[in-house]
Amino acid sequence: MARHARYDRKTALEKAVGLFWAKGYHGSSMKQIEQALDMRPGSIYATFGSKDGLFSEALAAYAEQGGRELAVHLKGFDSIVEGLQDYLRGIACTCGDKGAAPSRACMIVKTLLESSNTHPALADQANSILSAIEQSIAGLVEQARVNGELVQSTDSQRLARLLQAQIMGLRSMGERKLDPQIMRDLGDDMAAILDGYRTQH
Amino acid sequence: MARHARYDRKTALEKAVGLFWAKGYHGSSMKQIEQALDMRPGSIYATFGSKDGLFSEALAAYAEQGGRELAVHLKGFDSIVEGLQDYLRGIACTCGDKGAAPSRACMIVKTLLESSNTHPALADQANSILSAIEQSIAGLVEQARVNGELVQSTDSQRLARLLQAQIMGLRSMGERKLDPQIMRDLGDDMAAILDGYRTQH
DNA sequence: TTATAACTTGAATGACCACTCAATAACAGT
DNA sequence: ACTGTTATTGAGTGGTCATTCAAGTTATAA
Repeated sequence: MARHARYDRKTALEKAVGLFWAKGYHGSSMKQIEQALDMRPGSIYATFGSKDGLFSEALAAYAEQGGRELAVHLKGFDSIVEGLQDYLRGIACTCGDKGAAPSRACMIVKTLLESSNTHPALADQANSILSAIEQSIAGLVEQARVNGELVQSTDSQRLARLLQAQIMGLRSMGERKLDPQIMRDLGDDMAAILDGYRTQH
Repeated sequence: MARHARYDRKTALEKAVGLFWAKGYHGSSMKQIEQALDMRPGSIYATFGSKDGLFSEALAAYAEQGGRELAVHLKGFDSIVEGLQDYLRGIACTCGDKGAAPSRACMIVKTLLESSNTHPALADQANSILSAIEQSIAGLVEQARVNGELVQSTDSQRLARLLQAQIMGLRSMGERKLDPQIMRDLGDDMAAILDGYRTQH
């Protein structure tokens, strides 16, 4: 009946994530978006509706990818706590690594800080995603508690928020481009915080 | 010889801090700046040179103010460690409070995340300020170690970075606008991290 | 009072912003 | 080959961006 779409939505979104993650919403112009996606304005607007729409979809794609990575990471560990500790150390390594990701800081946090007083809709979306992540970490922590890895009196939600704050802080520190060894030490220190909540010392 | 300046530089900078802290560099237009400072473009450019120049001075003013607040806060404590712990709890309360500051997150971190891939000069400035803060915290931690508040083997620089990351994470979490009690708990949990480095348990 | 220097004003500037749409191109079904 | 449908193109839209500067205003010095 008609012509094929030359562009794959998923591929285009990945490229959009790359640009938005690096430069943020206000820092990415349509000109740059056109170049990054190799699409002309008409196609972009036909596919994603608006710059807002594209950013929103990109942020959702980023969050989904991040969630998948955490899940995959934890698959490799018998102990949930050790998995989380290694996750923190892994972030510290990634943040120490040069020129890998578009940015070392978390795109969700960057979006939250950028948009909280300029773009409520984006801030709401970032907040929702952060709540979902908090919940999923809380689920893991609760499971670890039930498993006996953590002291019985542990408040899972509360520990989850402490961990989420660690990740935010760690990745924001990453943006400072400190020496990789320093980032590794920081990751270790954050992982060690969890030891204080474990049953066996 | 000539006319007085109608505008006080310091006052204007305070107003600029209010706007830039809330909306960031890209999110603040010259129109909004004119309104916030109650100055016309000519006066702004005569006084601060450019939007960049104004932002840079505002960021420096913000950092100086923040440094002063930390120093004043610690004056009220005999124990440096307890002073730092209370500082964390205080941030948590401020972040839980409604409609106080222009933003709950730290302007320096906001600037770093916003500008690291769009405005290298601003990113450099933010990095310098963060290094200076790290150093000043390290000095406090070292003093606490020498005082015998912290275990002798404590790496002051390293603990300083862990604390800085806590502040970053805490204030970023503040931007989520969670329940004040939740923020207080988070502040307590972060303060408790320091207990692990203390001499007396 | 007058001359002069310092400061303020705001309309004007060209560049760039997100976005639109008529024209064109590429397919599928007949 | 022809037709109908859908995708792509890119010059063009009005608006906003940071910035400039000639003209106007206000103070001080002579």
